[in-house]
Amino acid sequence: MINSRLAVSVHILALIATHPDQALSSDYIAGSVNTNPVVIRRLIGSLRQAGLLSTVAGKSGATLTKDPQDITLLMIYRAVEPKETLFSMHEQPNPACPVGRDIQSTLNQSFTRAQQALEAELGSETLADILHRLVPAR
Amino acid sequence: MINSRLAVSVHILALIATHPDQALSSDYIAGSVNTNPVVIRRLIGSLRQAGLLSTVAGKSGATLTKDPQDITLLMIYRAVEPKETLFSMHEQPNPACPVGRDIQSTLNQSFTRAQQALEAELGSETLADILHRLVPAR
DNA sequence: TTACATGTAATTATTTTAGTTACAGAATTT
DNA sequence: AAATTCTGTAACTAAAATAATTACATGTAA
Repeated sequence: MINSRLAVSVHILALIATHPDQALSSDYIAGSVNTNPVVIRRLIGSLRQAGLLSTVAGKSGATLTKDPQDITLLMIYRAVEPKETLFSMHEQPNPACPVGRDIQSTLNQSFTRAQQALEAELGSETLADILHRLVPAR
Repeated sequence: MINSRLAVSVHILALIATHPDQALSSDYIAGSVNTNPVVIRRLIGSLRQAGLLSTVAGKSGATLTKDPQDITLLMIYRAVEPKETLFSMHEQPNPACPVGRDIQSTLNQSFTRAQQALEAELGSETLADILHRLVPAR
């Protein structure tokens, strides 16, 4: 199961996008997400590093640096997910066994394709789509 | 990151498929995978429950109950992955916040689509495909 | 300067995953 | 039939990943 960082990050970005004129503090956001403010600050740090938003140290509030329709779920996912590969594999299968010798490269092809399918889907949806579904009256 | 149970399970099934006339013990398979035999027996238990292979208690060896071209990676994945949803979400977002109130159902739609894309890809590849790539001379 | 924020390191707690021990019971061997 | 070897499974331990928390240096602003 994939961690909840994408979910929380979308939540954060949706809050920022729907409150363009308010400076939301990490405490406030944490209250909506229902977690610790530090968790929020860390994710915001990753989102900033990825160029999705900007902040001023010591000052509450964050600003999106792109239009919601230009921020895909894939960008968000990549911003907060350090691992490149989606599927784990067992380490050091027995090289003396014909199956063990080649299983990793073989699986790697399948896993890469599956991951690409997932990422293509995430890449086709934007924060704007989320906002539209979140707030129908818009 | 997704656990390595699919990887190990494909390894197990590939071993069984490539040794149709040999009764492979969990000890032998564990030697090729490089893990503990109990890990293998547990996965084989799940694969049996899913109807992908059959075994006889106390007797070494397992037999595939379907042709490799009729066993998809999705079947294997579902056999050994108890969780239905791929992405986790944060629990109990604040219902007093308009974003918190609707974020789960909104994300659920996106996550479901992404998961379906992944599963469609896993469903399009079979154990036979794996075997062909594993043992080119076949 | 006081109050309140962020950014981040360090620590702790929780959950998930994998590995191990232990053993009852089935199958096989001698 | 006794000894051996294996599976199936529960129980436990270890390791890794994830999330939560504490602590505090530093920036902002009234």
